[in-house]
Amino acid sequence: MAISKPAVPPRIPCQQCPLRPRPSFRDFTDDELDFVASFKVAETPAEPGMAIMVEGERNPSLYTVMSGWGFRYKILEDGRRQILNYVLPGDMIGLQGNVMKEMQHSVEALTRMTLCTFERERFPQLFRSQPTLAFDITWIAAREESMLDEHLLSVGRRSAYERAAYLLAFLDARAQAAIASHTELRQLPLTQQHVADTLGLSLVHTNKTLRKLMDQGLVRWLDRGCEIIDAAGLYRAAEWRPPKEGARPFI
Amino acid sequence: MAISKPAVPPRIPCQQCPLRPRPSFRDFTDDELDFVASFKVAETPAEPGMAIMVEGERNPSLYTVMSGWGFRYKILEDGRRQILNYVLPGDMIGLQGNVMKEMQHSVEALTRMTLCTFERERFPQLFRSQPTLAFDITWIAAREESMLDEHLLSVGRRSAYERAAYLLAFLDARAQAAIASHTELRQLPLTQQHVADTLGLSLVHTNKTLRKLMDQGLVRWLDRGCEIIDAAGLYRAAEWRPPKEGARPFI
DNA sequence: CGTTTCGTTGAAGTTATTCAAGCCGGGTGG
DNA sequence: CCACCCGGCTTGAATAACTTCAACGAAACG
Repeated sequence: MAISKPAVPPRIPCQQCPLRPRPSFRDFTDDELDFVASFKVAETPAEPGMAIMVEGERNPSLYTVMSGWGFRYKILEDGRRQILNYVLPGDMIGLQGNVMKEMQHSVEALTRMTLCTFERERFPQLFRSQPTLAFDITWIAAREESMLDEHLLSVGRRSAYERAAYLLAFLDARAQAAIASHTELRQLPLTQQHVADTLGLSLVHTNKTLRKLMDQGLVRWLDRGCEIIDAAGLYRAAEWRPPKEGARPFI
Repeated sequence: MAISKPAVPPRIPCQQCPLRPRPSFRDFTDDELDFVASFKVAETPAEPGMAIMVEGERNPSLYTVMSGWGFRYKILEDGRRQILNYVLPGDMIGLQGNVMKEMQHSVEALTRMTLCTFERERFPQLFRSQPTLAFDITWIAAREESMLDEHLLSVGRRSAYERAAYLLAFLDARAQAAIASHTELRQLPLTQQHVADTLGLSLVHTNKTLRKLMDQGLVRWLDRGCEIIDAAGLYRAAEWRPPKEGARPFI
């Protein structure tokens, strides 16, 4: 009698990836898709609050987010935490570990996530045999840098009110591009503590600042997240325009 | 009579690049060196205060710093400026422009600089024919990201005193690796305004904070820059350790 | 020898942090 | 069912950190 296997979650072949058809991602050739498919070794779920990657780790896995939200962060010895950026569907996690000796930041799941795991060992092969994918990796790294530049400007030079408006507008814009095909509810799955740790503010002050945004009718705070009511108003409050990116690659 | 040409600065062939022998840079194969040499089209000087790159620019040049200091920054409409990072010998400038449509930040020379200019059009060829160099480009982008992460942590979560100590320690460590073969004077060519715009603080508060570092005997302020007296003391004040990187690539 | 750039300082005012509660909804165990 | 607890949000008050304003000194420059 055949031994019944534990239920394996259905593994989606890259060729039928639900993300690819979305307008914000660039089309891949069959050859590229085949390589990516052969590069993928597993599909891993992650629960909210789970550590996906830990600072100091060596040879971490290389992932792409298929669904869900997460965030990258660093902490000082005494526990002060700075959230560096968020990861959304289509984003890579762990690229740094393939390039540096050890991870310089941690990653945690914000919602339930599904991650595509890739084979680290074949990473050099990607550079040898797939120059356009190699270029895409550079593209992805440059995009991350550009987001970090924007955050640094924000944390360094914007007022608390502008900063908060910027962050929510920025996340809304990313969510629109990466997730929402036809806009469902525009809501961001964060607590005010996450916002505080992203903006470099205390929780109390963050709360009072968000209240102002709510009083202006720009956002609403829900159970465990925030709903964007007036995205254009947020843009104005932050003196920010979302960069209009062309179709982006994702591995 | 022959028309006397303007003095052309001697152009250094990449094979005899004064930077390459330094211990912090990785060795290149002859093949790689030949490619880089053929990739280089000019050697450009830049004077202090000169704009090397401007936000919004399309198709900017691609450079590597051969000598001198510069910095990357962004400004808000009302003039508030945030310095994002500094560029030192061996660093690339303008990579973003080869990947995104337009530059998202500006770059300015801090001291007199010499820049090696590369041929943008051959950038795709680099990915096709030189996979290890392509990997190096990704390496460089990942290193920049890692520095930005560190800065964001600093600006978001460290106190003014820690931030200042961190910045000076960080720049000293980079200067040691990139410039000083046998430690000359460990001095950084910045004004207090630059420090303020990097830390996200006002000039006045920066001045008072730097004074504390001076009173502790950690640094000394000179004409138009700062001399590092006690690097280990700065590390301690910032709760920071310089990451020990292996030999790094540079194009 | 005036002008500009850079560093310095005191004082007043604003912004943000810390401390200390309290509220509300959901989940758990008695 | 209710009591309790816990995580997340909210609020007021005291304090600390940081900014702004205003001014001055000193070196560098043309």
